[in-house]
Amino acid sequence: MRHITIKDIAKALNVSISTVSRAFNDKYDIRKETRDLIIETAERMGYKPNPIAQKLISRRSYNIGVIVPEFINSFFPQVIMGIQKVLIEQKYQVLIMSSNENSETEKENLITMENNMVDGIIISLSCETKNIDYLKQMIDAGFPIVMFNRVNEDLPIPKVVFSDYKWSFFATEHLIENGYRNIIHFSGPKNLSFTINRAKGFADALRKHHLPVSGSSIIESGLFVDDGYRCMQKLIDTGHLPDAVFAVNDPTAIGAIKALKKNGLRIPHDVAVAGFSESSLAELIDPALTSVMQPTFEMGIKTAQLLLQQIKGNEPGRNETIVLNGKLNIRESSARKVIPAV
Amino acid sequence: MRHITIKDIAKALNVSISTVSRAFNDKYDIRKETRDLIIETAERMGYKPNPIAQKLISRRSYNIGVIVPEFINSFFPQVIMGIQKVLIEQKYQVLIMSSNENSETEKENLITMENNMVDGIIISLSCETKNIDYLKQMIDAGFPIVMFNRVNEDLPIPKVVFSDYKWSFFATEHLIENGYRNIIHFSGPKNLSFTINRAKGFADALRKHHLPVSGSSIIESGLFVDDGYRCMQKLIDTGHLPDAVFAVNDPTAIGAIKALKKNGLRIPHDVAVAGFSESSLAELIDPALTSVMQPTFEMGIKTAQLLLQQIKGNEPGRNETIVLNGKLNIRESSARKVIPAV
DNA sequence: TTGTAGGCGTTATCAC
DNA sequence: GTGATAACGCCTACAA
Repeated sequence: MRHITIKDIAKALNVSISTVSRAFNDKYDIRKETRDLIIETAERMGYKPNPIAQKLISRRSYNIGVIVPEFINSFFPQVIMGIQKVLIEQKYQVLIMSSNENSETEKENLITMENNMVDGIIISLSCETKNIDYLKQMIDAGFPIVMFNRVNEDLPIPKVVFSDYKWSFFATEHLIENGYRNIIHFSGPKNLSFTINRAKGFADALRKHHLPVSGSSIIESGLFVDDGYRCMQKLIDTGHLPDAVFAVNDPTAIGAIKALKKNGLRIPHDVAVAGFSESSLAELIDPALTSVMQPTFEMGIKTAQLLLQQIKGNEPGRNETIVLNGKLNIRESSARKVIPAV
Repeated sequence: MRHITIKDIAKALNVSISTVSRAFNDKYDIRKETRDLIIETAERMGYKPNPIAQKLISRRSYNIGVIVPEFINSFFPQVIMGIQKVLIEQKYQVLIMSSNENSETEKENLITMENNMVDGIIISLSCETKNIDYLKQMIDAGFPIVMFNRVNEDLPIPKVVFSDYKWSFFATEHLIENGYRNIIHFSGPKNLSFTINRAKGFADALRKHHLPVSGSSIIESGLFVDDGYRCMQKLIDTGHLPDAVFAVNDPTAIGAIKALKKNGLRIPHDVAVAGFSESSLAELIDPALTSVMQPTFEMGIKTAQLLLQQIKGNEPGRNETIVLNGKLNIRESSARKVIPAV
């Protein structure tokens, strides 16, 4: 006999299996002595409840699906750790999948999760999510879903996001205050809400300081190192060198830095750079990158809590959005501009 | 009625549930027409088999546990992607946990996995694993476990490792061939096999080229950025500057680079640096880091396959070790030494 | 307070 | 070829 069951305990103690079962679910009447006896012998016999049987009878899988666009950079792994902390404590099992920034894979992930009968899903959209019909369908069917970070504001579900506008504004203002005037924003794909918010924060900061916001102030680059590299290189090639770049995220900022260095330009002397999202890279690259830090772990915690609330039925406004605050880590890449003596 | 079951289909078609069940498990006799009819209506009704019921009756959880020391750096996430590729295809669910390089947490992870009745475990040891009694116990009990990368060779289970000795040898030889003579190895914690193998490869390469291997040639630093930084700083402070450092992994190498830069030393001009493990950082930092690349994704695939073999009972030598090959990515940090003109 | 019996959704072993 | 029926391990009315 591989695993021992309540049946074994019942036999060993000459009681019925229901009595044994009751001993573990203390919502039932049971004599204290028998209960203690059962618990004790169960422990001695090395009994562990079979979660699968429990799941079957509770008609809940106690599985939660988590879909992230990637987990190679440190951001999503950190959020996942927060998510797991909450869910594992509550006896949930977490099924983590990566969409690899691919809309098709994302849909496949959703289907895999349905097949595994997850009780709910946490998702951060892939950057190419244009077609979100499948997700919409699930939402309409009332399936518990929470989004975080890579969010689409049109979907009527709870969201956990970062105060993108605010910190984009502050980061831009920081560049301005450090003497930079001709600042360009490398922006992300338009279908993600944070792209819009960060761009808006950027533009508003310029306006506040009476700096011109032209069509060329914001360049839709993308989210990856290559994107930042490519766009920076193009600016260099076309002679439209700004004196600072504020990038939608760290990989893009790092790409920009690579291009600048490659072309013999100094950072921040020739061009300052600031990023967003505080990857573990920020401190390691040279020069160290100024970046907005998001509370990743906390984001995971909040997201998981929101999902549990929804699953447990206390739907607190199916459209609640939690906005998390962060801070700006100022480093060398945005050091005060040295105005050349005339 | 939330999810529809074979019972529903049976009722709808006026057949017995066993017939419906048979239609899906084609190892049984069933008339082709009835089968087709059942499959078709099942599809129309949106039937999906309940994996939990299947698990219960098959007495298998179809859960596999994966324990890694961390997933903040890109190495483990990439391996995990390989693992998932194999397992998800085979209908397994993957339970990923991080030990956070902590021996206690590692044990807790193992217990959580047992409670979730995983069919097998894939583990890469935390760096502080001194006490591996619990793991040993499980192995002795015949529980299917496979280790990868962070391996302890004393444990009689299948392992998937990298050709550490060989590539450590080659990387060291590369430094020698590029003109470096006074080379120091930053080594990892002794309880991990790769630490030993990489150190041995390093020492043997020196010997082959008739370079002295002294007690101070190998410094037990650790595995993290801070470790590399600290050890490099100490060498600088004590005036024992080598002309090259070969680090046990990339984070340590990057730590060394940080320390060198901080002290105004040039890389590779003053001190060359090479790493191991090819993190995504290698190309991004400045100067780009020479590093041994391991086939992470493939490592995941092989590991998962080995575990499945073991689970399915074809135990091919409980102690098989698969050794994967890699390559050396040569970058600026180890560029040929410029011998100063006399 | 405890035991009996039925059911969660499958699969598998019998008969028919 | 098909249909009862008994499991799998657990929970929970209901009866005792």
